[in-house]
Amino acid sequence: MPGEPQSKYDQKLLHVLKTSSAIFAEKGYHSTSIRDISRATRMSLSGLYYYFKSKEELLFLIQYHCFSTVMDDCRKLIADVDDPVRRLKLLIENHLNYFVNNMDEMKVLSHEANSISGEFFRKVNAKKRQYVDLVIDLLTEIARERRVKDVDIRVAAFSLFGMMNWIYNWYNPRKDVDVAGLSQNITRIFLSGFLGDKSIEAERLETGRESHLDRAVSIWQQ
Amino acid sequence: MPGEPQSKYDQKLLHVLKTSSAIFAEKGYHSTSIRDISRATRMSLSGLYYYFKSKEELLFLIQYHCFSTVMDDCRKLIADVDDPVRRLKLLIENHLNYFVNNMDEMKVLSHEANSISGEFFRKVNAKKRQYVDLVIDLLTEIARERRVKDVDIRVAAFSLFGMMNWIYNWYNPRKDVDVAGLSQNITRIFLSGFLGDKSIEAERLETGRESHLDRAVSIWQQ
DNA sequence: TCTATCATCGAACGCTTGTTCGAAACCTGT
DNA sequence: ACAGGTTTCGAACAAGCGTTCGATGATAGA
Repeated sequence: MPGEPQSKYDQKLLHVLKTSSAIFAEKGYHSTSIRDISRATRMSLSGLYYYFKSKEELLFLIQYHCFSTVMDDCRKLIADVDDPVRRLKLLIENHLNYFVNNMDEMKVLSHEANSISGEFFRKVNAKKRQYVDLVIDLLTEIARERRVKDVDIRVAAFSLFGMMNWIYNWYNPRKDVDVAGLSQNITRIFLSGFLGDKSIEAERLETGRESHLDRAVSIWQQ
Repeated sequence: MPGEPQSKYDQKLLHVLKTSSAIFAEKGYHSTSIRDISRATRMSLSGLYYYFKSKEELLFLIQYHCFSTVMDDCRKLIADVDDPVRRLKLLIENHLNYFVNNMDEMKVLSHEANSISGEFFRKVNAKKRQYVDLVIDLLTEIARERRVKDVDIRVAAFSLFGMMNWIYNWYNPRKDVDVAGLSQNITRIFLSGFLGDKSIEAERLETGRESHLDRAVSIWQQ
């Protein structure tokens, strides 16, 4: 969907999307008013509605466009790679690279996932499911190939997404390691964690005393 | 702070907090009106304001109370354990156990972190920083003890938080593995990932070609 | 230059929101 | 049965919200 030189209309729409993303990322979708966006884009309230039919559609446009780009880039990147481990590494690299370079949009994608509903929600979720399934398939293949045992694939997949998508909560490009380092660290932690170090496996069960598990039932449980 | 039999007032306050948490978790803080809470608790609008001074204070009370409990439980659990690896395992176990048993509150804690401001924000963040520092200290100690190299401690720490805190986005107690299994999986992935499997380390650098890193710069970057 | 389409705007509407206030109702110890 | 504090409530307010509408300006092909 993305690409091509773009008309005047497309350019301005993208400008609106980018500006809105920045405000959504900072204040959150629901705390951002169309008037905030109007002020930032220097357009009138009604002028904005020429580019989207509702505030929710604006959020959808941001999310859908953002997600499409990540997935298209990813597909291109792994197209002619066979080794599933390498495919996964490239996926992680691409995801984090895009995340860091488009922090606002990705934050909006990650954090406002439940702020859309109806048909909008369905469309974004369809894309999301494709992406999740891609990772699950990769992990399944890797697990078979390398004889990984005792790991729930679904837990592993979402652990990886957790590691990657959480970064908008803490990552500071000026203080922290750069994108390459970030990819390297996360890939190393997840991948050698998933494949498993046998020396760790040995001591894993020592801690499994069930007694702790019921300790932390809190005041909330009345 | 938690504990003790509690007065009538305290009980009702907790009931208000718990009910509000459930609605916040489902619809989000900003999309929830005091009228929603009024309906769910069967109290009047003004009746609610006897228990909190503002909507934001209500959110603060939920977050602060929730966080205090997690940390207190954690402290008790690791109080008389020396081995830093075991301390970390217990921390993970406690965190996930509490998360799964109090999904609503923990979702509100994780997802609405930026919905409070001012003094409220400062107070919650002070607690948060204590908790983060605890994990960072543990990881530092483990890294020294086991001679872990080439891992950024900050990245590792927040990767772990990402894995743990992301679960509200996908975990379904009825479909997925139970809490014990969840802890086991996440502990295994993170810990053996952090400690590192040397056989993985060998092939790590193969993928590091920089050429990919600039590929995914998207349309957003105009 | 005329015209049709594209792009923008000011002003307003109807609705929901968080919060307040003074008065009632309830409870408890005397 | 009374008094005092605790708890609850109905009704209202002001402010902000997303959205619409008809009209205006800009642009470009005939």
